[in-house]
Amino acid sequence: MDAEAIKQSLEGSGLRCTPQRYAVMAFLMEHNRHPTAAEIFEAVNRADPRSSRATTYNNLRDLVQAGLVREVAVEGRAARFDVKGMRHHHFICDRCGEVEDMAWYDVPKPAKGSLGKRIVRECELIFRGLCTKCAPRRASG
Amino acid sequence: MDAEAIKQSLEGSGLRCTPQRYAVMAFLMEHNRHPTAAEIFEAVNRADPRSSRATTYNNLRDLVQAGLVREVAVEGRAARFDVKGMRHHHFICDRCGEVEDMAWYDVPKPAKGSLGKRIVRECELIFRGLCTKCAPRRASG
DNA sequence: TCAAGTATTTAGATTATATCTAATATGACA
DNA sequence: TGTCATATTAGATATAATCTAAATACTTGA
Repeated sequence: MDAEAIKQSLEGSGLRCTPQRYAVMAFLMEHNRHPTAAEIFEAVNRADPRSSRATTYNNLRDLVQAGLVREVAVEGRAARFDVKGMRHHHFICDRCGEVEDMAWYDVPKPAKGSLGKRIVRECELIFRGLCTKCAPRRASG
Repeated sequence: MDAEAIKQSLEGSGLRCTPQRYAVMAFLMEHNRHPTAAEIFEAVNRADPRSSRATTYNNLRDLVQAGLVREVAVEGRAARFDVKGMRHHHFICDRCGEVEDMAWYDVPKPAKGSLGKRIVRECELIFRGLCTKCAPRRASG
């Protein structure tokens, strides 16, 4: 599909467009479910070329570092991965652990504890960055 | 300190107030850092009575199920645990993985990508509950 | 084209995190 | 006290992720 676009975005981030890395990226874009590393590893190995588990993890780490992919931690389950496209929120199912995207503009109008057919138990803002201990000091210190 | 309060809240949730379970709860309340299961295991074992790793995990699971404690998943690191007191948000440090509480009323006024001395890289709303597949169908089905 | 350097991949070992098992202990209460 | 459900335990096991060191594949410069 947008093979060239994938190549562009990889190389634009200083990553070679290797077959294995391309396969990870393509799989994530094609299925915008939120697969685990293990699912991605399996999927890319159903097609050629084969990729080892280490490579799958390496590539996911590289893609996350490059800002092309987001890792979503889920309690008690394997992390899930998500191409970073439009800004969006996440919905995580208590029972199956599935992670769903929720459009940014859909979020402000939740009605009575539900969003569509979902049942929302809790909702939490998570900030990520550097804590006061880790943030670089200003020149005054 | 509020030994009686801890006992009350455990028993109010149908959990026996065993020494091991009490120790987990007391540790979480005393240090409102957000320790990992391993840290809690170590800490409660520095004091008597000794508790096994399985018990620590069992108790944490029970406390989470009872709604007394919250589990916070962190990418690439062990989960962290938090007594559920006042409603609050979380800040997760990219570098050290530390989880900090952020008062509910402090959040609406972030200034220029920072909250206090923290450096905020991203912020995301996470909804948890049952997805459309897992939510029970209405009687019409 | 080749040589040399860098990035990437690989299988399998290893680590880290969490859960399971089955035996034992504890507490509630009839 | 006896009985039964709940809780604890050590150690084995499962699961998730990373590391290692060697091989391979690119890239660059001549």
